[in-house]
Amino acid sequence: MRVKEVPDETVGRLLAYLRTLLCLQEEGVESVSSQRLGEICHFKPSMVRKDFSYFGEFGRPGVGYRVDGMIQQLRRILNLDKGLKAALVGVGNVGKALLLYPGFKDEGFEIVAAFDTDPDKVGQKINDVLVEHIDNLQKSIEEKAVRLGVLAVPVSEAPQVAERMAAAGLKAILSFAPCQLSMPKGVRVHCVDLAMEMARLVYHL
Amino acid sequence: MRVKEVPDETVGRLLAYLRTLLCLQEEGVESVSSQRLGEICHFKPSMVRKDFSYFGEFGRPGVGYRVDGMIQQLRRILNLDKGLKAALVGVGNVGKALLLYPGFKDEGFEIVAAFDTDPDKVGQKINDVLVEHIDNLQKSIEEKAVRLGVLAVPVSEAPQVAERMAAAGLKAILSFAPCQLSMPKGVRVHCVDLAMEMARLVYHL
DNA sequence: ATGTGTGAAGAGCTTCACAGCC
DNA sequence: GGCTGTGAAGCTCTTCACACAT
Repeated sequence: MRVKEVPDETVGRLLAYLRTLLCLQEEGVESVSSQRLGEICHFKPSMVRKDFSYFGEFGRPGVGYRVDGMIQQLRRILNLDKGLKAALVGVGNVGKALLLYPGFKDEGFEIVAAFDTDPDKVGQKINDVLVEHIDNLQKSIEEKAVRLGVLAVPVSEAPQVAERMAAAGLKAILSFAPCQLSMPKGVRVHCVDLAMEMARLVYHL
Repeated sequence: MRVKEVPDETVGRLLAYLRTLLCLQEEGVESVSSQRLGEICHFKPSMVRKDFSYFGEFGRPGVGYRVDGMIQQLRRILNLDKGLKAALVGVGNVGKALLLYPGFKDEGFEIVAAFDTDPDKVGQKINDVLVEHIDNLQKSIEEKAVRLGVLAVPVSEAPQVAERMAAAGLKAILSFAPCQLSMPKGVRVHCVDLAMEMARLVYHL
């Protein structure tokens, strides 16, 4: 199913739909209409239908969308059905929290490797993941065929570390360092700045 | 300066500009053009000028924007010049990471109170903040005049806890629980779902 | 010459409204 | 009756282009 023009915002909403559908599944609901799904996620029904329509025809007129089937479709569309492996660099407070965060497995990720430079941390095991020295980065991610990276080091080190991650072959990096990172072509970066999220909230009084 | 129609996206970009300007300030740069600022943030120059123009005329033709002055203006626009106080509920891994996160102070926030129900945690001091029992929530935030909340408890407890936070008088809540929260009118919620941010990245291969 | 501020044009996203199906 | 899928309308955000300021 080749896609032409899917708005970026649609991707964000698909994730919201997925989360909601998983909730409904647990409650034993078998079908939802675009109306109901939109109500829960605070989107208009027409928005829900349009979002889905970019990828195919999943609904049944008069009935709605089957919860189980839609979950499967969304997982496929979002590449969440492949059990993607991620490597974490920086085992500070944020890094530790991520290693212990239960939400990743639920959505189809797994952090399979962790790296730091601090000798006190290297060799530790957190949540079954061994912390390795960052010099092992390239070798280790090649062995484990990891393509996804999570960057959780202080800002001062972030640009160099990010470069190493890209050089090691990671194709996408989720960064918690509040700064711009320049990456070679073909490597995608998404930055989550906690202070910025807070500030966004504050703007609206 | 009353604002008519400022796109939501503009607010996000203002935060990016601020971060970049702080960087430039440290390097000793005194002025930037919309061109240069846009380059660094990966926005078009016209976008930068339009964003600023919603709030006033801050630039000097032929010269650009004064870094110091623009930082001050952005802080004012974004309500980051008031030293806003925040209360954290949920001192798990994410909560601890937030208490120890240095980025907040830099952007004008401070977590001044923390709450949990776990007797092992209540009474602890983390980064000079005393962890109190959640039953103290209302009293404590009234005393300290806190209006901003951070929710970092497991999903299963999030809806009830959020309700208590709203009832206690918090006006805005930053939630790390990956679920919808229904709030009374006048209370704003912004949800940061770490797994979702990861998934957004994955969508683009 | 360099660079801002802004109305107008352009692009992209959302909503509507209705044909068609269960 | 209820609900989906979708072209077209409506709307919002972005980019352009140029008058004007230094």
